[in-house]
Amino acid sequence: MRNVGSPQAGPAGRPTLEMVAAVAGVSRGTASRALNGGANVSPAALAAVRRAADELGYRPNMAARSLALGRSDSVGLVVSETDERLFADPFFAAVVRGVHSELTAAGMQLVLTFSQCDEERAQVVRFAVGRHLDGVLLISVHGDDPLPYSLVRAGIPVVMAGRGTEQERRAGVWWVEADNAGGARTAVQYLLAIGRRRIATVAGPADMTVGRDRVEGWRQALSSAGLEPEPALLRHGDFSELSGRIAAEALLEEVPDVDAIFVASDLMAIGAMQALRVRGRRVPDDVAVVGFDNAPAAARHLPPLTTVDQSVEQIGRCMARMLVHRIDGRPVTEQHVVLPTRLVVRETA
Amino acid sequence: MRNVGSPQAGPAGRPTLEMVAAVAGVSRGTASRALNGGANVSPAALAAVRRAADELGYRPNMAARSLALGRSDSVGLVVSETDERLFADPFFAAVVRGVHSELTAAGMQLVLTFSQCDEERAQVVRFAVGRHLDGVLLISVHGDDPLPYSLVRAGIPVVMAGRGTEQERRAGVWWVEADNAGGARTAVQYLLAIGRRRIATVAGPADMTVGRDRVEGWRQALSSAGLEPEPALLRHGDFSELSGRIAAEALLEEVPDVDAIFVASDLMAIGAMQALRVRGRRVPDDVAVVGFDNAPAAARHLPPLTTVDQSVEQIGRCMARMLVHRIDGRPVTEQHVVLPTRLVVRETA
DNA sequence: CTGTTAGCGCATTCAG
DNA sequence: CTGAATGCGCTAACAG
Repeated sequence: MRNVGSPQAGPAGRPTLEMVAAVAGVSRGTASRALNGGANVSPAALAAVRRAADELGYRPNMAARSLALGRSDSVGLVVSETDERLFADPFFAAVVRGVHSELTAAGMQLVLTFSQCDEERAQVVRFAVGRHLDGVLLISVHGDDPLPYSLVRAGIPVVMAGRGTEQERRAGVWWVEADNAGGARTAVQYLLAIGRRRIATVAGPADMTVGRDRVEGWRQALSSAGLEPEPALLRHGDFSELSGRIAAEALLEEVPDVDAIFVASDLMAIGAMQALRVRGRRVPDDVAVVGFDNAPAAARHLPPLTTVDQSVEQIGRCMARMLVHRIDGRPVTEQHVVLPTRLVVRETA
Repeated sequence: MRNVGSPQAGPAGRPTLEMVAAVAGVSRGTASRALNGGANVSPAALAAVRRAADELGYRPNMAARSLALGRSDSVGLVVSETDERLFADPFFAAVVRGVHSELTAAGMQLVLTFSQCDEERAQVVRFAVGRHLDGVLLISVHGDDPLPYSLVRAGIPVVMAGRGTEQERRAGVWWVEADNAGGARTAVQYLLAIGRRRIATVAGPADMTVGRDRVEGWRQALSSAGLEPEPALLRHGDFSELSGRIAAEALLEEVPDVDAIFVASDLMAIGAMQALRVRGRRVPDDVAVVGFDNAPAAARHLPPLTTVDQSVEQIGRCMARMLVHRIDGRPVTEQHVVLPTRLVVRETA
C-alpha cells in the first residue's frame, strides 16, 4: 500500500541518461560526455544527444552524480543563533545575500540550517559528512561552539564569519572577519576628536570575538588618549535592539555624565537612542552615538546614525568564494582574511 | 586494492556500510537492517553492528541512500522575492521558523532558495527534479509566477503560502492561507463600530491573492455598512515600510478627511503612521490605524498597533506538515487550508 | 533471522 | 572519437 522505493517514483518515470542515449542513438558514455562539456565528442553526436535530452526533458539525477563524483555541489550555511535573531538583524541578511550570489555564480546550492541546540548541531555534522554538503559556512559562532572543530575533523571544509580560536586555526578552519578593533578605534578616536571625554561603549556578547574585538578597539583609543576605560563605561548586549536599550538605560543610571556612546551594532545603537530619548538626552548635543555595521536602518533613522561601515555583503561573498576555491582544490592565497572598515559620519556624532 | 582498505578510514576514505559489516562480522544486508530500525535482526547481530558503526564513526552516505530510495529527505523553501525583503519582513521569519521546526521534527532538511529572476527559477526546477528535493514550499508567489505549475508538472509535490489559481489547484498544487478577507472585514467592521466613516486602505500588491483578498474584505465591510469603497480610498503598496509611508502620503493628499486606515501589513502600517505624524495627524484621535500580521514590531510600536493576527508560524508549520505527509504518502484530509485570523485591539484604533 | 543478488543513475576508466 | 564495462554506497527483494 505504501509507495516504497520503486524505480518509477515519479508519475511518469523521469528520463534517465540511458534513455537519452537510446533516443540519440549513442551509448551512455558518449551521452554523458556530450552533456558535460562535450569534449571528445563528434559534432553530430553532440547535437543528437542535446536534442534528445531536450526532447525528453532530461534532468541529471543529482544523487547519482553525487555518488559517482563524490560531491554534491551544495554547501551549508549554518547559523548558530535563533532564527528570530537571524531575521531581525540585517547583518545576516547581507551575509546571506553575498553568499547566495557568489554560490549561484559557481553553480552551487545553498542549504540553510540552524543549530541552536546540541541536537541540531549533531544533525548538521551528520548531514554534512553524509556527503550531502561539500563544505560549510558558519555564522555567528559563539566561543564555546564545538561545531567548527568537529566539522573540520570530519573532513568538511569550513569557512566561518569572525575569527576563530587558535585551536580552530590549527585544525584548518578558515575565516573572514572585519577589522573590528580597527573600526572601533576609529570610531572612538573620532568621538575624541569632536571633544567627547566620557565615552562609554555598549558591546556585543563577551563570548564572541566580534564582541571582544570591538571592546578592545574602544579600550585602545581611550588609553592612547590618556583616558581610563573604566568598567562602569562598559556594558554588554546581545546585538538586539532591546538589549541596546537596556544597556544604555543602565549606563545612564550609573554614569549620568556620559557624553558619547560607541555601540557595537546599529540595531543596539537604535535601542540605545530610544533610552536616551526617554531620559531626555539630546543626540548628539548631549550624547553622541556611533554604531557599527552601517545597516540600512542606520541611514533611515532620525537623526541618521553615524556608524562604522563593514561591507557585510563582502564578507558573505568572500566566505563563499574561499569555500568554493577550497572545494575545487584551487589555490587560495589567504585562509584568514580581514576586511577593512570605515567610518561613516552622519548626524549623531 | 587501490583504495585505502584499512578499517580506520583517515581523512580520505570514510567508513562505508561494507566496513561496518566486516567489523561486525555480518553481511552488508544485516548491517543495513540493523542500522535502520533493526527489524528482523538478532539482538546479538544488532549489538555488534551498532558497536562497529560507533567505533568506526560510520555515517551513511546520503547520496547513495538517496539513489537507492529515490528520496533525499530534504525539501526546498523557495522565496520568490528579493532576499532584501525576505529578511526585512517579519512575516518570512515566522514562516521559516514554523517550517524549520516542523521539518526538523520529521528528520528532513530545509534547503533555502531564492528565485528572483527567470534564470534562478529555472535552476530551482532543475535542482528539484534532479531528485535533490522531495518537495517544495513556495512563499510570496506573485500572480504570474509559473513556478508552482512547472514544479507540479515535473512531479514535485508543492505546497505554497497563499491561495493559488484555479489552474494550479487542478494541477495539484496545495496551499495554506490565512482568512485574509475575513480578517480584513473584521478590522474594518471594528473601525466602523468605533464610529469611523472615511475608512481608507493601504493594500498589498495587486498581483498577489493576499493583496486582493484583504482589499475584498475592506470592500465588503464598507458595502455592508452602506458605504462606498471609493477608488480614491484604495492605495497599493508592496508590503514594505517605505511603500506604506508613500501610500499614506498620497492618500492624505487626495483624501484629507480620512479618519481611519486599514493597512494590509504591520510594516506598511508603521510606514503609514510615519506619514501621519509628519502631517500632524494624531493616532488614533484624528486617524485610526489597523495593521495586519501581528508582527513583533506592532506590539513594540508607540503607540502599540491594533492589528489582525494571523499566526504566521502556524502557516509555516502547517505547510511543512502537509508537504511531509504528502511525500510520505500519508493521508491528508485537506489540500487547501484556511487558517483563522483574529483582531488584536491595542491603542491605534 | 541471514547472506546473496540486483539495481538506483551517473562518470569514467579501458579497449577498440 | 566511441561503446562496453566498472564502481560509487546503499536498500530491498530473494532465497536459504
